[in-house]
Amino acid sequence: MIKLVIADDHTMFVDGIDSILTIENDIDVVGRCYDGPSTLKFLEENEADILLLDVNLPGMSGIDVCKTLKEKESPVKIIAISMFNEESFVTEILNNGAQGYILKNTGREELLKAIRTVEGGTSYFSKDVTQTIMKGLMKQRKGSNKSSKFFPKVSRREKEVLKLIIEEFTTQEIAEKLFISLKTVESHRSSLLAKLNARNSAGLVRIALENKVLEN
Amino acid sequence: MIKLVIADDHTMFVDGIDSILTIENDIDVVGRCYDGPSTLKFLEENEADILLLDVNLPGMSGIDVCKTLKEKESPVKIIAISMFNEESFVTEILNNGAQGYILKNTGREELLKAIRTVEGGTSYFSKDVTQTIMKGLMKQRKGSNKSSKFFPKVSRREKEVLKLIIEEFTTQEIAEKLFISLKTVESHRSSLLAKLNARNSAGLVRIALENKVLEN
DNA sequence: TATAAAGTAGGGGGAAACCCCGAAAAAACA
DNA sequence: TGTTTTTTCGGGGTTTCCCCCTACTTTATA
Repeated sequence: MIKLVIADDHTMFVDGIDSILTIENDIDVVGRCYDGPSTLKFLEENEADILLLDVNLPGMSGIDVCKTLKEKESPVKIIAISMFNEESFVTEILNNGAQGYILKNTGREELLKAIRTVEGGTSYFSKDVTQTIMKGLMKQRKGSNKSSKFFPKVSRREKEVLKLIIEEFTTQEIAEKLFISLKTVESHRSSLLAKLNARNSAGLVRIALENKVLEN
Repeated sequence: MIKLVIADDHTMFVDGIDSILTIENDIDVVGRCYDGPSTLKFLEENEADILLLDVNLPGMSGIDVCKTLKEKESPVKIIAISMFNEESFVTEILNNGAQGYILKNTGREELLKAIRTVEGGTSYFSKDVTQTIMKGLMKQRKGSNKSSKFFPKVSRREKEVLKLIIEEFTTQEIAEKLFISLKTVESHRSSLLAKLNARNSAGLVRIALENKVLEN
């Protein structure tokens, strides 16, 4: 018998899943939680095999719940559920110990398959999710498929300038903020334009945001 | 016997509702639809009393579905379902002939109550939704004190210009592309700066991308 | 149909951005 | 240590952007 806990802030959704699963003979829904903290509390006080965990829980997110459970070395296996096939969500929750990730637009059959697969010790992902993960991995490998846009490294100072450009400061203002000359800032600007292959500051901002240059 | 149709793009959700409702003796789930057009088609070819309609259907939104059904004088009673207690959603779909509006975080009991109430000819709204509607009405009386929260609307032409700015085209180039004068483009530029509350094109790009102005 | 909003366009001006050139410390790296 | 990269800064120039103003036409909307 698989002891299962559902954690999702949408009661109707929880009831729906509950209704789907209680028909199954090998699955027992032992808990229903509607937010992060109560999920943690429940799992401390009760045994469970599988946690169906909504990624986008309000307050304490599903990712935080996942992290906390792993820190406590909880034996529960986690299947993340989400509305969104968002790369950031997928990678983050998988890095925090979730065994599966399924979308809310997957059907009853796939849900059951996911639960039994994860219970058996294997990871399970929706097809769409697998593609998303692959896409993310491709990106990390320095755009091997992207021909024209190889990405040169942006220096520390250039990042500082870039950040302020994105925040709408003028060259003069940036110079004052960083206690350097206007000319120096202009120099960094043109380096940025060259490195990011942009024509103007609009492009600088777009490329920086699209490629998350300021992160890391 | 209440003949009910569910329209939601999230299969798991549809299955859940289905599972909840088929236990009830007086409710018969006669249709399951996963997008707008197929919902309309189904209702043309089949009889139904109640339509549980997701507001945020992809492609053709629930609001459009509602509008179309009312134009065709379909006798089906519509209960809107949504993740969000968003005033704009609520008022718009109610103005288009929905009899009820419930949130996905309401439980099984309330769902059943909503269905039976609406079937009986009375409107039904979740408590939270009622509050939202009231709040909206209050706002209308006071008039325009909505400044920071709601996004100013960007016109069709402004969006075209904005798109080209983000693509790094200069004002001159944009004028040539759109077959309009340089001065006209400048005019749109300054409208954009004012509307999006930006200081320069860098800010324009950032705000546009962060708020997904060009989507929709 | 009146009013509002959007789209069009111009004149003129100042500020900012962008581009060319060069160059010298400072820091990082091998 | 020597080499490379980064960071710093200048002169002088063109282009683009941003701002003020006005004003007419077209298109929604009340």
